[in-house]
Amino acid sequence: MSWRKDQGRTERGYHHGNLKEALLQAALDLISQKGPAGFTFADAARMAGVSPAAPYRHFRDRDELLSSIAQRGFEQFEAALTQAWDDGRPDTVTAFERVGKAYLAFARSEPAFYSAMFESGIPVESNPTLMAASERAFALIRAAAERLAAMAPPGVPRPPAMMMALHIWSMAHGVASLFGRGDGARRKLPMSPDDLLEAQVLIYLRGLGFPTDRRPSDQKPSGPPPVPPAGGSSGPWGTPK
Amino acid sequence: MSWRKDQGRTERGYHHGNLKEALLQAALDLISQKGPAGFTFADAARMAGVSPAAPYRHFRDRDELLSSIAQRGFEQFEAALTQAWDDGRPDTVTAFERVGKAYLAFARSEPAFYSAMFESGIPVESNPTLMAASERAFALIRAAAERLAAMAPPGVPRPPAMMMALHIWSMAHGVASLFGRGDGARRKLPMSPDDLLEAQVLIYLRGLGFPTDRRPSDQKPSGPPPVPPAGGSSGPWGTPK
DNA sequence: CCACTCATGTTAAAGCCTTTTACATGAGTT
DNA sequence: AACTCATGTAAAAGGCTTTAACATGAGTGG
Repeated sequence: MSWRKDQGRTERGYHHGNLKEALLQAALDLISQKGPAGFTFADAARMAGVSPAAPYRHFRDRDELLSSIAQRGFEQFEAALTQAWDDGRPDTVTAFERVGKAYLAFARSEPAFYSAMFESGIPVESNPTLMAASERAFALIRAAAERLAAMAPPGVPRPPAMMMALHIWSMAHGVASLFGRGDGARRKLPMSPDDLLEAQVLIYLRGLGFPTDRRPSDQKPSGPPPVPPAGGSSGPWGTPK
Repeated sequence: MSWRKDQGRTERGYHHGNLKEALLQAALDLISQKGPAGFTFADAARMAGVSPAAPYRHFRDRDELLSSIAQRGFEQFEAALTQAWDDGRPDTVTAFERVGKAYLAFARSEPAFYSAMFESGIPVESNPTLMAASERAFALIRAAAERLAAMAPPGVPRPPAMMMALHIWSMAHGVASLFGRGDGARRKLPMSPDDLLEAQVLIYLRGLGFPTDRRPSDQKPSGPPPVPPAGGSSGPWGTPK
């Protein structure tokens, strides 16, 4: 194990040595199990093997711990989106859809972070650091939207890039909130959240004048078609009669 | 006041007479003030003027009260959407956008209901009645999507109506969750949530082949243009250079 | 009209959580 | 070696949840 101050010391004296980290980790575990409301300060302390009062040496109160988790969540979130975006390689639309998938993947694989970030009820404005982390995450989406806007076909009316970014964020967040959680606590779907979001973004992009078929310089490696056919079978969903 | 069993009796004996209702109302008030996590059973009891144990005569536990509120929320939600839809009058697209506005209006004007319905962490499957109410609300959206799908221009590929309904729901829920709350606990926006959603739906519909300009038989009474211009000024958002 | 019953309240108590206060420990510094 | 200060602990106050035993009184049948 490497979670002690001096690696290799399994003994634990009066001082924990890494309590702050241990508490954050414990809280993450608890939140992913029982939701942000179900997690208690005392539980986290117990899990870390310290007294119920010990956490107060590292966090003003329960909310501050939650806030810290949300902040870290936004940081990891930003990292995940940035990696997915990969500066728009190999092409803007491909990268863009990868970001959408990364958004859902984050919500699914890190439900604790996601809950803390969006559903814990802590106001983002309360903590400037938290707010900044959140801003950076959104900035990535916004930058991607900017690139998308720049390459949008001329002649088709479109909103400001900022609004496009908010649209994309809303779609991803809507799908993630309603259907995209690891826990079964949400609604069942006749399709995967990924397919749902991809189809939605595709339609949205088409509404902005992007070509309806797949990217021309497409090197998409594999995978099933993004959307199950409706009834007919021309185009991604089939053409209605 | 009319919240007693026999109207006009301000005296209150041993029995409250309408405790269940009083508790639900108190919980609503508390949730709208402090969020679903901040509300306590004891507070509601105090607000209703009864002992902390009294609520247990009407609700198995705190979660069941929350669940009841969510259920009522879905019922009122469905009523609001149904009224907005007005069976597709005067035309499908107009009615459809009215539903979107009604969705946001509900989230804004009834944050307590909305929180209980979507953010309280109670699993919808836990209560069949709750689930049914939720299904009915979604059925309205689904029916509207069905009508929309039926009148979509032929030749343009589109997903099944079910998927369209889920798209619409995701958009509305995403905007409402991220930006559309009465409390200031959310992010600030350079535009109104209503405008944001309307523009988004418009682009989505255009992606499905619906005409880009306003409805032909339009009798929209008044109001500002749905979306602030980008830079140019042809069409709703202006055309990029 | 009177007893009976049962839904609906109350009181009391156990158990848990949060948060504060006073005290203990021991790692790093001088 | 003594000091100091960050980081733990113990204890206690106060609140919430939930249960159990008891109280009240509205409705009901004789």
